[in-house]
Amino acid sequence: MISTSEKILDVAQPLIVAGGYNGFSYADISDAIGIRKASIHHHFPTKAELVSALVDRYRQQTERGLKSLQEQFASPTDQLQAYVNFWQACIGDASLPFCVCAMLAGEMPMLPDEVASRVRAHFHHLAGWLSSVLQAGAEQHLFRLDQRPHEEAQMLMASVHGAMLSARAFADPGVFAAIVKPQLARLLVAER
Amino acid sequence: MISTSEKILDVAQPLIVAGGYNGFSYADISDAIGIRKASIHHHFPTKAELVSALVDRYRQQTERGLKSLQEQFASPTDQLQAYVNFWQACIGDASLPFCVCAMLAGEMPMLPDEVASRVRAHFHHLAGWLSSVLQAGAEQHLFRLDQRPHEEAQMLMASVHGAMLSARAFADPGVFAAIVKPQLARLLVAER
DNA sequence: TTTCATCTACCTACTAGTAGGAAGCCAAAC
DNA sequence: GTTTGGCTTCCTACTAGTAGGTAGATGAAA
Repeated sequence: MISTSEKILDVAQPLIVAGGYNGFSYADISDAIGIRKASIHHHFPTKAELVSALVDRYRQQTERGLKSLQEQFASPTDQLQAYVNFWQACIGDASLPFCVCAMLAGEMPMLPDEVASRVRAHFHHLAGWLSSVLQAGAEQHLFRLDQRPHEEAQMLMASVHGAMLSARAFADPGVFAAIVKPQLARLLVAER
Repeated sequence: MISTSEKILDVAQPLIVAGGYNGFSYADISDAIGIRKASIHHHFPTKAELVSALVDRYRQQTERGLKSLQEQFASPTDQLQAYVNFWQACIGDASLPFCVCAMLAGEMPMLPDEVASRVRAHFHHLAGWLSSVLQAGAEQHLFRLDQRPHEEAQMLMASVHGAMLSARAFADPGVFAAIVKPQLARLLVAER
């Protein structure tokens, strides 16, 4: 039995992914789950609170996802590969064709502060995870890093987000892989 | 004497850069330039037409900018550097802290078709320009390309857009350079 | 005298958000 | 064991404000 507030967030997420903060309304959610607008306000009094809760949940999901990925794959190489594969699959089957926080990051200047700070937190967290994986890989001589792990992590993250954008712009999921895969390959020692 | 329609686009551009397609209204423009809403409709009957015109103008400006950049700098190395420096300066002084089309690309699923196709055209054009510069550089043995020029161009473009996103998310213009400069350096033969 | 740019005045549809009430549930009080 | 009272959830009905867009008049310029 899934709670109504969860259902609301489940419906809101793809709407945000498609159109950003201003790209959906309480009425959209209302229509989608067959509940009155006012009832949504009962669960999330303001839109800022709704999106804040959504971003919080998204970050928790990401945290769990990255952790389970680290348990599933021992090698930093495989971990990175799995991370990229996840997004490739999402974009390919259109299930989650864009990162919620990447979407919102574009709208930072007009986001409510409480939302903006959470988006920033997600970026920090993701960059931190990538950095730690890159560092571990470098120590095991699996990766050759031209920059410090933190900078390489930023570069990789930007590539992934930029690739999502290009895949959207060209309406071609294949563009994502074409951009990210070589970017990953260049880190691997064996490839040189 | 600058025309009213130009003034409208001048005002609309930073609004779109800040908040995307749904992030501004006719009333915002009206307030900014001291003209009634209805007068804006005289110049641009619908919002889709306004934004289409804006993207058309933006692409023309970009086209001119890239051409003059090619005339100013003989070497592909310097051309690429100048392109990146342009954005670094824009983001640094907050004059144009985001590419209009990168912003709109994130909103592709909900853009009117006439706008979406123009955004796609800009991406094609920019990728084409980068590709031709990279190819010229490779032929002059200035660049060492791991992929074909077209793929390297896509990678570089994604890095630039992703770096813009990160600079926004972290509210730190320095992040842009930290991401893009090493990405550029890795292409240079001398650096290896 | 037509065309252009702008105006006032208006429209309908939608925005986020509020007030107040009805139904169901659950636990404590009688 | 039933009643009471509070809590949750959802509802109808509403608000003030904003969205994009239109009709028609005015005045100036070509």
